[in-house]
Amino acid sequence: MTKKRVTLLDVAKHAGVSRATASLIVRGSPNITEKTRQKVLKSMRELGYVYDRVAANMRSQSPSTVGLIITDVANPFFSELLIGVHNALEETGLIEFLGTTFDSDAKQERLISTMLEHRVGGIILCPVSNTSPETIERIKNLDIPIVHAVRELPSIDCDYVGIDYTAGTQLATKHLIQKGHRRISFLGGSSSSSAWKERLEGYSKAFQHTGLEVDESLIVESSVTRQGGIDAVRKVLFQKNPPTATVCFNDLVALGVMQGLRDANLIPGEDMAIVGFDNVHEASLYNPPLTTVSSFARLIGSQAANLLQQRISDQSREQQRIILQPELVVRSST
Amino acid sequence: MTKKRVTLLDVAKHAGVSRATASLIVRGSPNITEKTRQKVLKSMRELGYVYDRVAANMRSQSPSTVGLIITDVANPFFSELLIGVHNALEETGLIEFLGTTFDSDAKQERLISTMLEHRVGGIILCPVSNTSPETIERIKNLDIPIVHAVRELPSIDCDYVGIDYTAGTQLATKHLIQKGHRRISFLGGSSSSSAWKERLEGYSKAFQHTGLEVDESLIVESSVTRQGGIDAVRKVLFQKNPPTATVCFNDLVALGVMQGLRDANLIPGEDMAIVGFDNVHEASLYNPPLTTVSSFARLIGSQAANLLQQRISDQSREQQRIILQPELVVRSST
DNA sequence: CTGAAAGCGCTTACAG
DNA sequence: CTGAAAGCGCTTACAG
Repeated sequence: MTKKRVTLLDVAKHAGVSRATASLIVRGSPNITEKTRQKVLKSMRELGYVYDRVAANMRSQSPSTVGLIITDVANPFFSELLIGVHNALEETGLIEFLGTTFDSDAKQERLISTMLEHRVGGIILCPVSNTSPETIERIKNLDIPIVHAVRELPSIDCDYVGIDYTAGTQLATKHLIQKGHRRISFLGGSSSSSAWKERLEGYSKAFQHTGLEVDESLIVESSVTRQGGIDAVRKVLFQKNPPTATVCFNDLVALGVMQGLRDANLIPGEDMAIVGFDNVHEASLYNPPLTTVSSFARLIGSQAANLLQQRISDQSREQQRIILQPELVVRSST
Repeated sequence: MTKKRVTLLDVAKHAGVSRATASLIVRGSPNITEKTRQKVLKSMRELGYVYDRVAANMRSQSPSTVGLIITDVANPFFSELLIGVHNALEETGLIEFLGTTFDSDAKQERLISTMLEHRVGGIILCPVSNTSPETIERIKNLDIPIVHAVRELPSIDCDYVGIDYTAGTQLATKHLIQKGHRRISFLGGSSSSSAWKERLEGYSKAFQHTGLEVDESLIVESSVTRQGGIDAVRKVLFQKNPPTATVCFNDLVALGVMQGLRDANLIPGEDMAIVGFDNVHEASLYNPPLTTVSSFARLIGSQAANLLQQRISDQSREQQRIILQPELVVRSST
C-alpha cells in the first residue's frame, strides 16, 4: 500500500509553475528568480518530493552510479581503498555499487555483468589474480570506462592506479640487509598475480645490488590472509637453515607470521625480523609494532575515482597510469 | 565516442521477432518456443546486448537495488554482515549500495537521502548510536521498507534483526565469575547506544545473580576501535584496586585491551582474563586466542536481507523481530 | 519563465 | 507469437 510517488509535475502544479521550471530548479539552474525557486522548494518540502535521479540520468544518458570491484572487504587495505573511492565520489553525486570477488574469476564475471545491467557509468576494478582470457576479452569489448587499481592486467590497456611494488619490497629488503640479515624469506601471496611478481622483483633486486643470492626455498606462497601467514612461516621455520628475517606480501600476512612464530615459541621482532606491506591503519598497534611499506590505500582509491570520473566525461582522453611511490615505515618489528 | 546502446528493439529486429517477444525472453517467460528463444539469444550475443535493468525496473515499478548502511567497513563484524547481505541478495537479482556512517548522524542523513534519490527498494540500516530525532522522524515518514539491524532505535517500529546482547554479556560475565574473578571491568562502547545498554544490563545481571556488586569505576566507555581498547584498559589498570578480568564491548576493543596490557608489560590472559564479543573470524588467531561471544554477523546480514525482501514484496505483513541467541566460545584468554 | 512534444529503454495490456 | 499504444519520471529542445 505504498503511496504514489510524488513527481516533478505534482510539485510544479502545487507551486503553480511549469514542469520545465521545476526541472530547472532541481538541477540548480542559475537563471531562475530566487522567488520562484523558494516557492517551488517549499512545495517540494510540503509534498515530500524525492528527486528521482534514476529517471533523470536515464533520460539525460549520464550515469549516476559506478561499480567498485575489490578482492576482499575484510582486508583493511581494501576497506581503506573503499573509503578513498567513496570520499572522492561523494562530491560528484555518483554512488558506488560494491562487489567482492574473493579472488574468484567466476564471481568477478558475475559482478561485472550485474553492474553493466545496472547501467554503471564505469567500473573501478581490482582484478582477480588469475583473471581468465575470456574475461579480459570481455572487458576489452566493454564500451564503458574502466580503471584498474592495485593489480594490472598485462594484456589490457587502460587507466591504472597502483603503487610501485618493486620499489616497495626493494626498500623493505634493503632495510633488512642493512640490519645485517642475510637469510631473508619472502612470504605470502600468489605467484600468478602481477602484484606478487613485482614484489618478488624488488626483493631479488635488493639481493643483486648487494651481490647476495636469493635462496628459492625461502620463497613461500600462501593465501593473502592471516592464516596464510601462519602457514607460510611454518614452512620456512623448520628448514635446516631457517631465515632470520622475512619480507611479507602484506601486513595481514605479517600478522599471521607473528602468530606463527609465537605458536613456535619464538618472539617476533627478536627471533625473526619482519617487514609488512600496506601500512594498514592497525600496523602500529601490532605487537611488536610492524615495520612496513606504506601503500597509500586511501589515496589509490581516491585517485582511481578521479581517473574514472575524468574518463567518463572524456572517453577519448589519453590513458593515464598513476604509480605511487611507497615509503618505508620503520617500527620495532625489525 | 561510445557506441550507441543496443536495445531490445534492435535485438528483436535482428532476430526477426517482435519487441514483445524479445521482452518475454529476457524475463525468462516459459511460453516461448525453444526455437525462437535460441534465435533471439543468438542475436543478443551477436549484437552484444546488455539488459537494462534500470529501465525495466523503472517501468515495472519494481526495485532493483537496496541500500545497506553500516557504521564502519573496517570493522570485521560489519564486513561479515556485508557478506551475509550480499549472499542472500545475490540470488534475487537485487544489488546493494553500501554506505558507511562512521557513526555520524550527518553522514547517515546524507546516505539515506542519496539512496532514496537512487530509488532503492528498501534500506537495511545499522543506525548510528545517537541518531537525531529529526532523522528518526524522517525515517518514520519514509514509505519505503526499512529493516534495522544490530542496533534498534527505541522510538521506531520496524523489522529488526539483532542478537540478544544482554544474554551475551551475561554469559561472558558469568563465565568470568565462575573462573573465580570478582573485579571484572566492562570496557568500550558508547553508553548512548542501545547495544551498549543491553550489554551492560547483561553484565549487571550476572553480578546480581551471584550477589556481587558492580563497581562503577570499572565501567569505561571508549570508541569502538582497537585504539579505544588501549585507552580504556589504561583507565582501569592504574586504579588502586585494578580488575583481574574484563568483558569487552567487542573483539576489536578486546584486541586493543590486549595491546594496552602488553604496553604495560602485562600478559593478556594471565595477568588479566579477557572476553570479547562478536567472534570475529580472527579471534581464534589473536594472541592469546580470544574467549568471546559469537554474534553471528553473517547470519544477521542474511536474515536482514531476507526480512527486507519479504517486506518489499508485502508492505502490510506483520512486523518481525529476529533476536539471535549468542553463544560463548571459550579459548585461552580466560 | 510557459507549454506541448518527443524520447531514454524498457513493460504492460490489449486485440489479433 | 505480433503490433501498436501508453507509460515509468525525468530531460531536451523548441517556439512563444
